[in-house]
Amino acid sequence: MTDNAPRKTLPRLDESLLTHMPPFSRLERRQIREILDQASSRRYDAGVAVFDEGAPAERFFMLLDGYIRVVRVTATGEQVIALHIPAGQLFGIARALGRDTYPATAVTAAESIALSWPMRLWDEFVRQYDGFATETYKTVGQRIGEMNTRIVEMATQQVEQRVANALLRLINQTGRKVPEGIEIDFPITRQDLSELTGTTLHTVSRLLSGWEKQGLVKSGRKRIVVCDAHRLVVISGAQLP
DNA sequence: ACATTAATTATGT
DNA sequence: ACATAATTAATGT
Repeated sequence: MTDNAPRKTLPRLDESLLTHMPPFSRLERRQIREILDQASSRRYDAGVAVFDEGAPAERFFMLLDGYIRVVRVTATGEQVIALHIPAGQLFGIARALGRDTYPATAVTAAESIALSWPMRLWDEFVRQYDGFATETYKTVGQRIGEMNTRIVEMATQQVEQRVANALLRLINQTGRKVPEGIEIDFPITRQDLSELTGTTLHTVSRLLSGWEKQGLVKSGRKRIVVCDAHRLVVISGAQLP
């Protein structure tokens, strides 16, 4: 149930929105102005699809606030979470991958705000904005790298190490400091974690309960705090040569 | 070593 | 009060 209601840009977007985002950080003020004038801004509730896998890639997006979950669905209907995207990154950039349809579904993991532009502007951006191409390909490379290591993990490690690794990545990318440790900055269920690690929510629940008793993590409904990242690293099977 | 099934309890609107 | 999340035990491959 995607909401496709047409959305006009109500307030003038402030230039400071983009000046510190890597793909735009090298640009002049007037260039940022140009870019913003062509953008639409939109707010999304948590858990809604921004676009769907296989749909024609009509727009590309910059996440201003919130988190995006990149999700694929298998032939049997099970969801697989590929990765999470934090604010400040581009997404839905099918064009950068030489595609004209979106390769995966993008779901908001929390309430989010994103700018978007028609995909026809992609080549123009790449051509005339200094640093845009290099910066975006850098993040594309990082994402491919992450998925790559996850594939290796799936094939080599067992479940306990995989969820440990998933947790470590999550607190690295989207961690927020709280008194008890580092909390994952968006609501995340055991189901979500299981879809990230290729296991069941039951196994994840058991693992988290066990770790909680050892004071390693602290978790509640839809929230997980990592207290001792060190011991998690040990469990994750950090390569000792 | 892990999934599946099922039954039970907790938690948020 | 109701739906959604989480836990826990038992059984299966």
